[in-house]
Amino acid sequence: MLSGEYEHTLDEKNRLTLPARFRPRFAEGLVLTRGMDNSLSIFSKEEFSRAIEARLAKLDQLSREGRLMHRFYFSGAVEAVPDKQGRVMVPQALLQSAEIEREVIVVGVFDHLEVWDRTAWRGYMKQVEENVEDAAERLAAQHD
Amino acid sequence: MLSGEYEHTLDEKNRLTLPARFRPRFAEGLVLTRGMDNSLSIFSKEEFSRAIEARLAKLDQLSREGRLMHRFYFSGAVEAVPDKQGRVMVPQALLQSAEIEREVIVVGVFDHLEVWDRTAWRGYMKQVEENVEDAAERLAAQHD
DNA sequence: GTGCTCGTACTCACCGGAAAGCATTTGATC
DNA sequence: GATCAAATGCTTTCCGGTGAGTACGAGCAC
Repeated sequence: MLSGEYEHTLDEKNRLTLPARFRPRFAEGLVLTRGMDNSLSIFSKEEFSRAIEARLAKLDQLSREGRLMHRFYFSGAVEAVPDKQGRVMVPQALLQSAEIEREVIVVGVFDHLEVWDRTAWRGYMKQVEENVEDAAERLAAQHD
Repeated sequence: MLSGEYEHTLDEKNRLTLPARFRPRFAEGLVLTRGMDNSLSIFSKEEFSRAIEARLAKLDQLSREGRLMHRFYFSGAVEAVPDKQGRVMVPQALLQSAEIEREVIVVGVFDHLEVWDRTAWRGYMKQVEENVEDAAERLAAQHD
């Protein structure tokens, strides 16, 4: 299970140092993709297949939205292997699409990591905290 | 079953000493998470899987609310093993989101512990005492 | 009331990881 | 082949996390 929040900074070569606790998990390689809500996502190869490829496979590429989702995820996907110091290069295009500056937050979200611009993350979490109790209430009401 | 109220203080490195009677239960490891109503929760790994992961698994991460709940719980979740003196590190981000200062109350709540800012807890308990009879009345009316 | 024991809180010292700067290698272009 | 740019690797410094030891206080027994 991936979890936690870690402040990191990109170096001037746009390299991201993975938090030390996550390195074993991604030592063999990882997939870096665009994510939702102006974030980037990091999956292991297996998790990417499971969480993204399998999910997208259910979407018909003949549909407008199916094509959209396929292009969104695959055009931005980069396979990479962290170097000996646990760093990965983040392509400029991904940084731009997530509006990420130098200061980022790396977040563990169960099956993947997310990379956020630090101020964007703070703003998002603020919203989340305002809404989470209502969301939880709705979940409780479903009781299935 | 976990119960009781214990006054504790965080040291200057933001470590929380678990009340001695709870240490055996969490000696193998625990999960510290954001909780509701400005509190923090402490689960054993198994209870966390049962209480949190299982519920979240039902939410599709393609939905806005699904992502929100995943990020809320996992970004705030830390797996930790108490040290020999029964202490665990509490990340700054969690303290901020629960608005906790140095002085806390550790509360046993059936299957987990909660950590509250001491004054916030006192205020909340006051409200609880005023409302518990009405809440009980409404629950009794549902009888399903 | 006195002394003992357990538990909490504090202090200090050490270790490891992050980040920045620098060095080296590789690859591309002319 | 030479020059430049980009990528990769190494090293040092600093800070935060971690551990151990100690002092203080409350509770209990004698």
